[in-house]
Amino acid sequence: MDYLNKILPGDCGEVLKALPDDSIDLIFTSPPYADQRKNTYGGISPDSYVTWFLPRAEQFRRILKPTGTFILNIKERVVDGERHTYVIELILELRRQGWLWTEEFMWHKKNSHPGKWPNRFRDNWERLIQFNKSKVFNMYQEAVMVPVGDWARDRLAKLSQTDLVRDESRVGSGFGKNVSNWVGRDMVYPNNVLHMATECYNRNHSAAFPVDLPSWFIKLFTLPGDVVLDPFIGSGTTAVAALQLSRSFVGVELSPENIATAVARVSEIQIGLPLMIADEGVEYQTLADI
Amino acid sequence: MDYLNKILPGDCGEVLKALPDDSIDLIFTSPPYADQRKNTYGGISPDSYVTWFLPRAEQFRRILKPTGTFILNIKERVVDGERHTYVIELILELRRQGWLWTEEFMWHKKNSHPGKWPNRFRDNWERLIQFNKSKVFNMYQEAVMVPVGDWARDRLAKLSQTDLVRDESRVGSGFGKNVSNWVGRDMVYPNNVLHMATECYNRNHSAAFPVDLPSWFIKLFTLPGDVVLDPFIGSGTTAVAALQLSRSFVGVELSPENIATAVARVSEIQIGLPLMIADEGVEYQTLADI
DNA sequence: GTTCCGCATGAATCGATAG
DNA sequence: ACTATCGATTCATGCGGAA
Repeated sequence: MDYLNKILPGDCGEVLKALPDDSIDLIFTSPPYADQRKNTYGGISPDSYVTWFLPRAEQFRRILKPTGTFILNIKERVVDGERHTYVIELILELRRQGWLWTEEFMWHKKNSHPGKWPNRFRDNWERLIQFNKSKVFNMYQEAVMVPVGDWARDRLAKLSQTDLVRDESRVGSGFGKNVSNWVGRDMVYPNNVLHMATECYNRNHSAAFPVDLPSWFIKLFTLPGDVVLDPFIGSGTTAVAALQLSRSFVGVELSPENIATAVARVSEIQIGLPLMIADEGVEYQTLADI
Repeated sequence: MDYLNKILPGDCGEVLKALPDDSIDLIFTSPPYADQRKNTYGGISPDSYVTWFLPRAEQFRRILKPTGTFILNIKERVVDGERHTYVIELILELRRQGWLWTEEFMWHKKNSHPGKWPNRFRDNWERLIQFNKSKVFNMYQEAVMVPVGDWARDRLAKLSQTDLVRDESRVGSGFGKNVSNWVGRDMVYPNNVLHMATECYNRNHSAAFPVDLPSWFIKLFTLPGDVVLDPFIGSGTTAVAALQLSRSFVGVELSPENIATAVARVSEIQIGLPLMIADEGVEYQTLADI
């Protein structure tokens, strides 16, 4: 169990070979999108993305518990005026690899990149694709229930003032009708659309996704003490989420800069616990190496 | 032009053969999702959905203008615990047919049907997939601008020194800003996430979308006087949207019940204009038949 | 303490221009 | 012709210092 709560340096396709079968409860990751993080991972071209991803996914599948879940945060980029097909091809290939495509959650990003183009609007959503090894998997729906009191307020707040103005006409009718269904209940279940802003503020680190994103899935698919893996952990957001929720994490990261950032962030939480980074530049072939 | 502003009875795969090439400005449709409208279209099984759809899409492509757009509202159903792959396979096949997959908008349904399952939450979103014949197509972005968010009122009240000039990003993202550009602006461009409630009233049509949905795309991709086609027009929502916006429509529908509903709805708007329904049960082979 | 408000930042994309 | 680089465009958030 020495790989727990560590950031393992290296490429997850190799590093994860050292982990035992059926040992991970949840894989949550946001891999480098094609050609998007060029300095790291050598900038995978959209056309070779699926080929690049598949052997790594094979390791994911080996080490995930049969009751575990794999959440993939990804979005296709525009290539030559079209949405590239690497994401949907990846879904098909992962199914061929044996994964079940259980669900696709939607992350509505309230603050996307600005920009204006003649043929498209700004992209305000990303995919959170759920894969499983078997049809029966752990899911703790109560853990992400929303107080009904908060629900209406939260829902209105999450959509932001602008969104409400933008479809004023609809808010009254449809919304009010639905609310009556929930009278007398304290908590309601959420749905498959998540409204969260990206983190882009003044800090020394910049995370691609907010900590609330992995937190939500960690609560939904794991219990305290379970193990969460992020094979492309970047600045460590998934590790922060796991520790805050009393889960263990395993992180893998290639870029030394990202490793440094991740360790720094994790250390703020894990004061007094053993050092969480393995040595840099080491190739891990067996558990004993870690 | 006798096919304008009519509901043409029959299967669009056949009916549309009577329409001339390059004659439609926008195709907006919500086809029967696999097995979802069993009484109509004989309930297409998920596995044969792509095969069923492709010859119809070939007609769509023939009659769409080179500058036109095809918006497909669809969502994969759950089959045997998994999201079925017919939608993503359809995207790949349509590209093979020559379509460009320009964009995927997301419809966030604010009041989806209640329900609870052990392995998934309620489905609150659908795809609105944009296809084009060529990279250059008509898009009238100003027609769908929305009020600027509240942030601007406070933000732009008092400009700092850096706000008055172009401020280059420090991190080399290539992204700079000139905040003073925004002074006096009260409308901004929207993004690719649409927040709209589903229709709640009791219509026979099972896949009911709000009239705001086609309206948004009609405003975005057509001008007054242009022609909007819905090859699976159902209860006529797309026709209502087109007429309200002074566009012409062409509707095709197989179910007599739906045709009756659509004609009734359209008639409420089109008082005093020629009857909009062609005879039922007639096979249309040429324009003269219509 | 709480609220206010300035401000840097972000998985972007297109078209023109240069090699 | 085909690829690489560069400038232009633009929205919403939450930190952090000030009031």
